[in-house]
Amino acid sequence: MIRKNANLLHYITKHLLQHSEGTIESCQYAPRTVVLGQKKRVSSVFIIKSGLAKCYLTEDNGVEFIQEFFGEGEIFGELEAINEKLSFCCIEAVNTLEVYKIETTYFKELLETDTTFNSLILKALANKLNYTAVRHAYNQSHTLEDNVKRLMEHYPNLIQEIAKQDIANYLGINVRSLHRVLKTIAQD
Amino acid sequence: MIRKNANLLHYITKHLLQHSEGTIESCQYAPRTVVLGQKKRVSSVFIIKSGLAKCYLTEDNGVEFIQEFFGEGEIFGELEAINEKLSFCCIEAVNTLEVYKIETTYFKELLETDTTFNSLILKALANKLNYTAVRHAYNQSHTLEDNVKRLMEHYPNLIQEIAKQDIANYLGINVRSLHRVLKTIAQD
DNA sequence: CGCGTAATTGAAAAGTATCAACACTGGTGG
DNA sequence: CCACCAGTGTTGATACTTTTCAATTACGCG
Repeated sequence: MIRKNANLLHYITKHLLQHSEGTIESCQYAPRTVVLGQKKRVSSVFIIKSGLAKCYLTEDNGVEFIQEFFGEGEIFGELEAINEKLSFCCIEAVNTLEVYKIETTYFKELLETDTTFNSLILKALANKLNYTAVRHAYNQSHTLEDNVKRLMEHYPNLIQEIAKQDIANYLGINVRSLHRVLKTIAQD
Repeated sequence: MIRKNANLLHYITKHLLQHSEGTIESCQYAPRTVVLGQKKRVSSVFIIKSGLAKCYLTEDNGVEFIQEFFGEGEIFGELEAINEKLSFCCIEAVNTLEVYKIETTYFKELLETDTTFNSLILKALANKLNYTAVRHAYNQSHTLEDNVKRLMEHYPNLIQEIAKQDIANYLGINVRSLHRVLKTIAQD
């Protein structure tokens, strides 16, 4: 549920920052700030230094579907840079968010010249794909109760950190349903 | 629903095949053959030359969740090669399937030495991620009827090609429910 | 304190799954 | 040629799950 990428963060801080004179900028966002909007042109790739962000899509019927929560080292804006498309999801700071901001052009240059970086990005993409595939398969094949239980086991203090509405949007269910299940789980 | 990748297929046939002496093998599979099993060690990466394959995960409770249908130019086994993990999904031929088979070691070598190939794979991964994110968001936020309608519009002759059970597994629903919806759609 | 947002809960309505029965199809073997 | 079988498709009835709607309550903050 909360994705991280220690290797990538490590590489940025230990290697790239020293050799990139001003091309990698450090930014901070207040909670609830929209860092990246949906269907916008993306001019930078971001890597999270600290904090938590939610990545979500708003559907035409207004429903908000949370793709993932991003933690330290997680990257976003990279898909748009690679495919040269408009952003398809929205990134919003959950709490105070610190990021490294890399110009899209420089990001693509790095991909071509820095083999270590290239490999890290390849692995990050492969890993995201693997993860989302498994998550959605699990979600669709199991009962709501199983899904919620699993989440609680992995992230015991999730309820304190993330709003119920967001958890529901992540699971693709109604808040009312989430409450009912939480209650039945608590009774056991 | 049926993913394709013309650029990748083109590059394989026009460029790679000429310079790879025997390292890229051509294979054929009969319908229903399992090309890649779940939780297996993967020693090759595959790219579809012709035919249709289904990519699915079997959950612990026996439910089968179809991730995607792969058509011409689509690649599989690449995630496992990049991340050096066991396969997390199963690939099965739907009809007669012809593929190019690339040794994992050669695939990784290509990634490092052939920048065009590297870029094609990066784009393929980015594209898959984008696609699956949008698909699952749509699926979870819309009614069953909307989902089925959308599928029928995109692939009018889907029902002739793919078994009802598979379509249901793809949508993450029951076959009975699929039938009910198909009937109500037909009445309009 | 008062406001706005989030959390909680009940009751009714809508949507889905489960179970079970039956039709249709393309082999297979006597 | 026909009976049989396995697999797939189709449908009704019922039970179960989830959403919708609506009403309160709790909480953080200026």
